[in-house]
Amino acid sequence: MITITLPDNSRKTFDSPPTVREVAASIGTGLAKAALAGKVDGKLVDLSRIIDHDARVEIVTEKSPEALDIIRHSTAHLLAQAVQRLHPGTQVTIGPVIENGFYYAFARKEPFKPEDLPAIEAEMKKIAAEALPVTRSVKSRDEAIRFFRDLGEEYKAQIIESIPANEELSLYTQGEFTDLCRGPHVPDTGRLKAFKLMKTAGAYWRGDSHNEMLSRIYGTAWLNDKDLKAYLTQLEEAEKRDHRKIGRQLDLFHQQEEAPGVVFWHPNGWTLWQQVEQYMRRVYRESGYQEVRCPSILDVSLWKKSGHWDNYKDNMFFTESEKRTYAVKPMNCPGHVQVYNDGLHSYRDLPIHYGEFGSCTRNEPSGALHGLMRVRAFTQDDGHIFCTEEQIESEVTAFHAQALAVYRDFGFTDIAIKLALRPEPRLGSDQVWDKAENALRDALRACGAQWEELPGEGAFYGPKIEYHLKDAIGRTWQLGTMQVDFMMPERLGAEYVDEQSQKRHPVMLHRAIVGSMERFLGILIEHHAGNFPAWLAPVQAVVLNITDAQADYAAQAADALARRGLRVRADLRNEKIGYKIREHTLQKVPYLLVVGDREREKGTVSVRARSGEDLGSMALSGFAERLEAETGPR
RNA sequence: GCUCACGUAGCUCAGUCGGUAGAGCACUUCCUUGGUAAGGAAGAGGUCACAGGUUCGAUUCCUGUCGUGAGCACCA
Repeated sequence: MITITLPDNSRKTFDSPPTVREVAASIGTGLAKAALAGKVDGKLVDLSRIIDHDARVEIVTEKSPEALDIIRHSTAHLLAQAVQRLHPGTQVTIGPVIENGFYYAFARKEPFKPEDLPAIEAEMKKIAAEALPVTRSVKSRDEAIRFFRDLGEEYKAQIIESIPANEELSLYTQGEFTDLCRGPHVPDTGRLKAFKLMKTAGAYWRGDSHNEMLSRIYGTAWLNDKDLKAYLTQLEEAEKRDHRKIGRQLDLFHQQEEAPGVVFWHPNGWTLWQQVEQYMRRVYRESGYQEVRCPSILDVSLWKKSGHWDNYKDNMFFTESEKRTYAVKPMNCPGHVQVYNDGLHSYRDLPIHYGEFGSCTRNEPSGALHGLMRVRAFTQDDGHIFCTEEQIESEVTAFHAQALAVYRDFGFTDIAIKLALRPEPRLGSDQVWDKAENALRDALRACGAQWEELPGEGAFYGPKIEYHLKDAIGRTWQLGTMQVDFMMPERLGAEYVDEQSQKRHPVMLHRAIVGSMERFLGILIEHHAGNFPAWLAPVQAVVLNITDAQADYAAQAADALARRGLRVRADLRNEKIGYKIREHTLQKVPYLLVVGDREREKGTVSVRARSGEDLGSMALSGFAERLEAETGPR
C-alpha cells in the first residue's frame, strides 16, 4: 500500500507503487493530460517515475513555476536530436536552460552558421509533431561511458567521468536519440510547441578559454505561441531602444575606429551628461562629501603598494617618461588616500568623505567593448569614506538611503540588493573578512533591506553591497556598490590619531551610486527610450514660427526662456509647421512651442507636448513656470 | 583575448556570378510663407575600412590588419 498526499493534504492510496502519471490520472483525466512532470517530496521527477514509498506528490502542469524550465530543457534535447539527424557526426556536449530559453553546444569541425538554423528548426518541428515518447533509463558509470564512446560521443563520456562515482546516471531517449540528463523531461516531444532558434555562437568547452571552441545554438522556448511572440516583441523593443542607435538619432555621442572603447560626446549628449553630473554633485554636497580631483597618471610604485599591480596590471595602461613608468589610473581610491594622507587626522575628523567624478582608464579586452556600456575610459561618481569600524553601519545606512533616493529620481523603483562575499584569491585574514561581511549585513538589516548573498563575488580587498536596477522593459543592471575595505588604508599608510594618541588605520568605504557615467547614460537612454524627462532632456523646448512674419517674436521668446536657464532653441527655418513638428518630435523634444500671428499678438505660445497632446496656448511666463515646476525639484 | 559574421555617400541600405557604383532620408541652391508628424525643383556628395596577393583588370576572389556586432572568456 502506498499513500500519496496531495498539495491540498488529501490522500490517495494505491495497492501497488503508482507512477506519477497514474497519480495524476486518479485525480482527473484532464490533469493527466495536462501533466508535464511531477514533484515527489519536493523533488522534480518524470511522469513515468514509480513512487515506491509514501510521499507527498504534486503534479507539474503548464501552470507550475517549474514548467518553463522543463519545457526549455526538453527543447534543448529536441535541438540536439534535430542536429544529429541533419548533421551526422556532430558531437553533443551540454544543453542547459538559460534565461528565456536554452542552448546546446556541439563539437564539430565547421561551426554552425545562422543559415543552418531554419532547417534545424524545421526538423525540430517535425520531431515535435512525431510526438516521440521520452523515456528515462538508468545506467552505471561504466555502462554509460561505454554507451557514449560507442556512439562516438567523446564529450559526453568526459562529462560522465567527471560526475562523482556514487551518483546515479540517468539517460533520456526519444526516438533514435539518447542523451545523458538529470531530467525531468516532458513525457513526449509533442508537448514542445513554442520555440525558435535565435543565434549561433562559439563558446569554450567547459567555459575555459584554453579549451577548444564549441559551436553553440541558442534558442528560446515558451509554454505557448502567445508567450513566444511577446518575448520576440520585447527583443524588438530592446533593439529599438539600443543606446547606440538612439545616440546617433539624437546626436548624443559617437565612437570611431581610431578610438576603440572611448566616447566622443556631442553637444546634446554632453548636456545630458551635465544634468546627471550636476545632480550627482548636489548629492555629494548634500550628503557631506567634499569633491576632490586626482591625477590620471601616477608612478607605478604606488600601484604596486596598493595591490593593483599584482591583481590588475593586465588591465592597466602604462606610459613612460624620463625612465619612470606611470600607470593611467584604473580606479580612484589610491588617489583619494593620497589626499587623505597629506596632513594628520584626528579621530575627531572622521568620518571623512571624498567624492570625485574620477576618470578611469582600463584596458578592457577588445571583445568586451560595447557602446557606452563597456568602455576603456570612463568617469565614476566615486566616493571614499574614511571612518572607524564603529562608524561603518551608520555610513552604509546613510549611503543606502541616498542611493535609493537617486535611483527614484532617475525613474528606477525596482531595485534588488545583493551582498557579494569573499572571493578567491583575496587579501587579508578570514577574521577581517568576517568582520567586514558582518558589518555590511548589520547595516542592511538596520535599513530594513532584503538582500541576496553571492558567495565568492566580492572584490579582492573586501565584500560589497550591489544595487541591481530593473529598467522599463524588465532588464536588470548593476549600478551602485558599497564596499568595505580594511586593506587599502594599511597598504597605503592611511592613519589617524585615536583618543589615546595612538596611530591607527581607518576603515575605507568605497562607494558609487551610478557607477560609470558612460554606462549610466547608456542605461538612461535605453530606460527612457530617448524620451528623457524634461529635467534631463538636452533640449527642453523648441519655439517654431509658422511664417517668417513671426521670426523675431519666436527668437525673442526662445531667448527669454533661455535666459531663465531653460534649454530652449528656436527653429526659424523656412519650412512648413508640420515638417518642423515632425522633425523635433523625432528628436524627442519634450515641448514644442508654436507661434503664429495669433500668439505674437497676444504674447503667448501654443504648447504641444511630446506625446502630441495639445496643451493650448499660454503666456510665455506661464510656460516657463510650468517647465520650471517640472524640472525644479531636481 | 577566442569563435563566427559584418564593414559601400553624413544616416539607413541596395548592387556588382571580376569591367572603378545606386536609392531614400539628410545636405546646398532656387521656388514656396504654408496653423500642429514629411510642399516642389535642381545640385553636390563615395580611394566601396586599410594593406598585400591573384588577375589584362579587384569594391567584388584570397590572405593579413583594424574596427563593429553576437556569444564565450574577462569585469580586481
